[in-house]
Amino acid sequence: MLNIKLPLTQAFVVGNVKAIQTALKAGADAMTLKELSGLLGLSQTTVSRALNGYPEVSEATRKRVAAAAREHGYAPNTRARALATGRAMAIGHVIPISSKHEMVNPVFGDFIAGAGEVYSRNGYDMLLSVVPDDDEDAAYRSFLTKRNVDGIILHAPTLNDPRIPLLNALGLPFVVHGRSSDAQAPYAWVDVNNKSAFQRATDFLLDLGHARIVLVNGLEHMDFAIRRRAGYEAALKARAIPPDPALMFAGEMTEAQGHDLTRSLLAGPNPPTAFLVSSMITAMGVRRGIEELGLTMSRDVSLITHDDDLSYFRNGADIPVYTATRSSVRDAGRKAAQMLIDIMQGRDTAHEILLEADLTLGQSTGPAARLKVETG
Amino acid sequence: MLNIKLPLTQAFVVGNVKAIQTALKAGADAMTLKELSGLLGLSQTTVSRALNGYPEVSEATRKRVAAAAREHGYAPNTRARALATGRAMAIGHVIPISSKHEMVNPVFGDFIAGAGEVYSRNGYDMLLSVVPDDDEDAAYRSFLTKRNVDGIILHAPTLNDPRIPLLNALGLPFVVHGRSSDAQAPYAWVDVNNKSAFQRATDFLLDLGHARIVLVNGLEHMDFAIRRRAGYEAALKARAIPPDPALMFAGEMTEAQGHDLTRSLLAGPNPPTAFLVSSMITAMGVRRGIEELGLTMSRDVSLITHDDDLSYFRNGADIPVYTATRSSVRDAGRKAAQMLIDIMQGRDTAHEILLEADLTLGQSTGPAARLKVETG
DNA sequence: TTGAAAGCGATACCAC
DNA sequence: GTGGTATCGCTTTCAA
Repeated sequence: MLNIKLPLTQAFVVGNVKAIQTALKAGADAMTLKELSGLLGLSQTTVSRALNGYPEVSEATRKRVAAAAREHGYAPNTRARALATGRAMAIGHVIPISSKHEMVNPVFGDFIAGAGEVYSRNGYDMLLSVVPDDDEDAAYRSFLTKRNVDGIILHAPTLNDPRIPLLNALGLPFVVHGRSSDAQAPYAWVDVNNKSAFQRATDFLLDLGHARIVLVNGLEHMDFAIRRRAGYEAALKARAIPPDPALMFAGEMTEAQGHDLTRSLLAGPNPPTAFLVSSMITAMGVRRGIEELGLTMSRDVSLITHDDDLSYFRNGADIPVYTATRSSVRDAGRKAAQMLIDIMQGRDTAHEILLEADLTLGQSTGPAARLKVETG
Repeated sequence: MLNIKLPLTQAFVVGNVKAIQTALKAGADAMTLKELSGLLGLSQTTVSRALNGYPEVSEATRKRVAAAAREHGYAPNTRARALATGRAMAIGHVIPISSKHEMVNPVFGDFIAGAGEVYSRNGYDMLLSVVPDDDEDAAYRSFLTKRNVDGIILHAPTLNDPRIPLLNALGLPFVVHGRSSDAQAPYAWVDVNNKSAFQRATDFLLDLGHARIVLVNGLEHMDFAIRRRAGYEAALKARAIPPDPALMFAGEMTEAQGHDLTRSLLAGPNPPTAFLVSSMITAMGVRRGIEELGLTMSRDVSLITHDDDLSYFRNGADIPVYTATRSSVRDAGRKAAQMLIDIMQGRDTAHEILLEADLTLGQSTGPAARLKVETG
């Protein structure tokens, strides 16, 4: 059990770590272009050109240079290169975190993973700024003035998000993860189809015979929340069911809120039989509320969650879980990153990508039984 | 409901966005030191010194310079500064993601959030590399040779992690998030006390009368998994209960694994009455398995989860949830970041921080009832 | 207290 | 095909 393989070291040795180590132990810093060219008896110009694949270098020299670079573990200094080229070869992400509850939306991890994949394939670094949502301007200002990124991915857009005209005016290329309704100017975005996802989910619950379906949504200045509510309402309207304000909630997406809401709704008169929840975290609270009342998930109450194209809930044998899978968030990250790179490099590409959620529908035990809940 | 405030724009205006916009619209790039000094009729040297708080600048000049900088939205170019000083003012995080299951451990978000907080307070940028775990060497190599970070936070250490001697040899300052048992040389780390957390959790379940407690652990080349198992075993040993290998599992921490394991264990002979789970994600699968069998959480089966100092499960009225809270992950991030900065800046600080998990014990309904499960 | 000038490590223009 | 050199924007000696 403790017989661990050490692939990392091996990989390094296969690479050029020994050379780097030797150099560092010799007290020297990492090798510079000047040193390398000195060693080769060539000019910096030629070495640089050889390494960067310029055509006017003879094949012989190129080979010689490449070999020497590998041997000595040479890699160009990013800072110097950035200064010389004017491109930072880095992309900034601003991750807003709520200052009200200490929590980071777990989907960011997946989105970032997808984006990171594309970045590293294209030689870009990823610069992260995690900032309290009441201090977000500082992060943008910093990116703008310090000029250490070539582009930005904008997360968690609100309705008519003020950052969009701002970034437009500043001329910093950006792609929005999500959309911003009522925006005045065009902008590039990658989004999942929140409306259709919630419409389908609501339809699904209605098909199962649910009549009183709770919508537990995010705060409605967030764009996604608006769209999700629209989907929910559209499904009801299609069956001529008037939306009941008593069943629609918008708030911070915390576990506690989901829990408290669920307990109070299930304990009240005319309890709902299903919950449609915007956030995985909130859904966990809903689930806990259901459990605490001694009810059985999917027999007594149904729960559907959808978290920005994410869920940890998988489709079970008889659990009506309906949700998108996490892999599609990662895909959104990849798509957004590629779009931004294309824009920055002046390629002509689609500036709008609407992803349908990668949905999974479970089999259900059927309509929820009428609940009888003892309060307390 | 649609009456949205626009604090961001305002904040920007309060800052110096207008100046930046004006400058950019004029076709100019962001202001440089040279331009600013030209405007002021001062040398670059003086302006630089004034801005960087050198003592030999007269108070009058300093004020004048500061005002002009603010007015014109000047901020030093990070790349140039990095090149000149030799410090990148950036810290790298390598986030390994499993190539087997498409999933990012959600705790990273919180750790990153805590670290990011400290970085921005200290003027550091955060550079993220999300890399498949079978290709991690590339990320380190890149950091090392490109020299675009001054230090590294090492995540997810294994037993006797080969990256530790490597980074030591390379002389790049680093702090490990977690520990690496059997490491040959000292290293700086911030870790939660996984052993005591799992020992306490097991104790708690034993106190409730549980005899057959399943341990659902992560892969045991990960250091944390070893320590968690040690805690579990220590609690059993203290009551002279021999650990039952049939109840101990180590594997990829996926939802599906938790689910499948739970279903097969609960359907088998002599089913367990409690689960102690190393990962929130896996715990969700366990929960689903329990639900699918029509069992009621905490009455029929108890579940305790602990995910690297994190849980979304909160302490409920009668649910035996025992776990650390998410805020402590964030705190670990803060502590690790501060430690690294201190090390990089040559301050003398503790190089080892062991955090006790911020645990919450719930009230329980008591010992789990003996289960009768219909297979299928 | 201020300024001139030499780097930092690359790229890229212009000769040869 | 190859090399010299200005340049990117800043910090930092060294002089004044």
